[in-house]
Amino acid sequence: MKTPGDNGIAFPEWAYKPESSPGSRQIQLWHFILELLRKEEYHDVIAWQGDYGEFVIKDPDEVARLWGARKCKPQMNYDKLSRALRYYYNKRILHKTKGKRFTYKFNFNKLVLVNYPFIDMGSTGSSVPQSAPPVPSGAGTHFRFPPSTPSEVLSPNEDLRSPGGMFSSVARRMARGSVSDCSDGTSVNSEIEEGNTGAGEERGERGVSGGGGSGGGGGGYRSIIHPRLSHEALFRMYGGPGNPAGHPGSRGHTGHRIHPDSLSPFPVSPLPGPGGAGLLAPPLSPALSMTPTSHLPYTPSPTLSPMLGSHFSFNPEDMKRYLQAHTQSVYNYGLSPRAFLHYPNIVIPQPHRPAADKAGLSGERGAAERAERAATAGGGERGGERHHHPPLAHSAHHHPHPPHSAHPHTHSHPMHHPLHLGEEPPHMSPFKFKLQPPPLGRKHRESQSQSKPRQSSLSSGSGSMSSTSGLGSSLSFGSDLSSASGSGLISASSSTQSLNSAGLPKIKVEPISDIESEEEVEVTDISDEDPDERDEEFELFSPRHSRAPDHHRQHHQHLANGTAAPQHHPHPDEDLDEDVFKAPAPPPPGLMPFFTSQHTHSSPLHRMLPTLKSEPTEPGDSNTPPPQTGSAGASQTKCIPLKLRFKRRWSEDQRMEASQEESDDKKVRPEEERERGRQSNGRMEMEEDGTGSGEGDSPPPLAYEGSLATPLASQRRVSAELHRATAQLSLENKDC
DNA sequence: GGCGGAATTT
DNA sequence: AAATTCCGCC
Repeated sequence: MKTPGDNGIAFPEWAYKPESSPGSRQIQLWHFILELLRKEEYHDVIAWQGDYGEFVIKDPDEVARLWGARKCKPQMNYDKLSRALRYYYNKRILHKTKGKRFTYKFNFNKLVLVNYPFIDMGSTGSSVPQSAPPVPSGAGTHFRFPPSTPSEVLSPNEDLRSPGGMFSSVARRMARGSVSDCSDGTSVNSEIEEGNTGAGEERGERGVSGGGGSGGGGGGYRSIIHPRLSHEALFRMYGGPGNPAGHPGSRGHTGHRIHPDSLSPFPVSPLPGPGGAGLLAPPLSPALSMTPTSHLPYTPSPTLSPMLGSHFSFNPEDMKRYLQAHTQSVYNYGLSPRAFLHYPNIVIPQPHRPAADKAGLSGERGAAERAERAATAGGGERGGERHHHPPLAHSAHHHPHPPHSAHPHTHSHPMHHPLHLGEEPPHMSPFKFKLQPPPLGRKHRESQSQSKPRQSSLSSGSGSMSSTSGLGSSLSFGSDLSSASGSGLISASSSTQSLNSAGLPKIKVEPISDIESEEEVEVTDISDEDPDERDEEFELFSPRHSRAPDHHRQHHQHLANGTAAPQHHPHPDEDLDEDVFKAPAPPPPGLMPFFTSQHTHSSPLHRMLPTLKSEPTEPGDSNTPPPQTGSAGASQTKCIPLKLRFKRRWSEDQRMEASQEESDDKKVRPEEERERGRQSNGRMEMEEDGTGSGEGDSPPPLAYEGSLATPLASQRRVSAELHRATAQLSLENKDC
């Protein structure tokens, strides 16, 4: 058995959720897309290309046809399919890569959220992976998000036609089912058959279980990778200790099959990890970081395993790792310069972007492959040869030049610092990312076309603020939160510092990057999109503030603040807001990943967050109770009637919440409202409950925090905090 | 090509 | 809810 997971990122099944669509008919388009992406056979039709998570539909008609086959919708065409894809924009599952035809990009965050609704479970000490699921149910297969090179994945033999790979079983299963199912349809069948549709999907069949021994039929699926394997996979994914290089041996010969270009957008990891990243032969998936660096010490926790069916347990740690990996990748490849505004001394990595994507694609290989495939399939290709889109074909190789090469800096990557720590003991220095408020989404865009009821009516400010931030948007990746939390060290620091009331030191290390821009960076025209999508992809990471230059956002923010809190002095309320949006406070010396070097905060930084009390400030007193801002602040407000103060605060909170949710996309879910109502209490993190549960659109990122933070705990803390605040206020008011 | 509204289907 | 189908617009 070759490890199926070997190289790629083993994207946990969740990404795939096959179970959810047993019949295959229910499969969702994005799942289907991922499925195709991971199969080598379809690389001429659709393949990863470009930045992480970005893929190109090389043969739209074919993809549509396949999709139609799967869904038994013979009439399917690219136009329709693309409409469906466009629906994902609002859901943030996908977005369009502007300027590139047929090119879309997955939003990793979203996927994660979607699939890890329960993140909050991390709350528990998590340190211990409770989850370890034993086993396998047939359900899972491995899924790699961005697949590593196919060749790697599949055994040489198999790879051609039967994706024996991990995924295959599922895929097969699904495919089979779907295809067969279609028969029920009336004429449908005929059409499909005609198209060879079935063939397409079934192509893989032949290998069937044979492949990797997965044999075990259902049980055999790699679904459960056994722990060890999975770990390996993960390592790989994270560039773990293992040699990332992957097994050269396994693949290699299938020269023709290798698609240098499509699969590896990133040739080599830009960052030479300890492991000699450079060697990282197989490009990891674009979606996740491929950086081989050691930074992610992946502690193998069995937890990743998916449970059967829709259930799977998830360990926060794993999630953390994923995110980290992702983050890393972001840093490595896609960061927008803006991300670094906060950190002057950090060098901004140049995003690596193959200059000519479009131009470069060449189709020769594709053609060959296609032919091959056709043959295999039994060729019923309808229409003899379907038109290819020559231009789209792959290009030669991207030249990967490591982004960093350009900037050889000592303090290279921000991410690195923290990560590098030698071995990366499982507990790395904790640093937290602040979640960014959800993007406004297209709202803005729409504004142009027509007024959106919602938004327009609202104060502009509120909209922007919204986001998630709310409470706890920040998520701390600290090493194990679990441990941390246990110790009380990090505690979730939910957004509000206030939580600390408990006396926990709050750590604010937050290397924040705004990745959002990643997209922008890569995409040619940022300008128009900026507002909307920027955060989309990684809302998590981007602090809105950072972009000073970004008038747009700032403006909104500003308004928001203004609206909400007219006064500027550090007010508890503001804190919250600020907290969310403010630039990251300088991390405590020990923690700061980025700043390790010299300066901690440089002027710009300060400028941005002048009032923030957030300054974590002195380690010693880190627990500044947020509620009552220092004495100074207190003095000002001191005499405000408790009631009023309280009220104000409360309202603020609510407002925030509301705005947060609202920020989400326009039409996006009404349900949110419901939730909102539900959570009337102040600042709890939304995600903790369930928002996340589905794919809500609610800002995904939130969820993480919850998970990390331990929702309950945080709630409790909040509660405590409120009480405390109240008490405090009472005292203060005595004077009055 | 791409977008997104609207109505309809699953 | 997630498409599918249509369709006008840019």
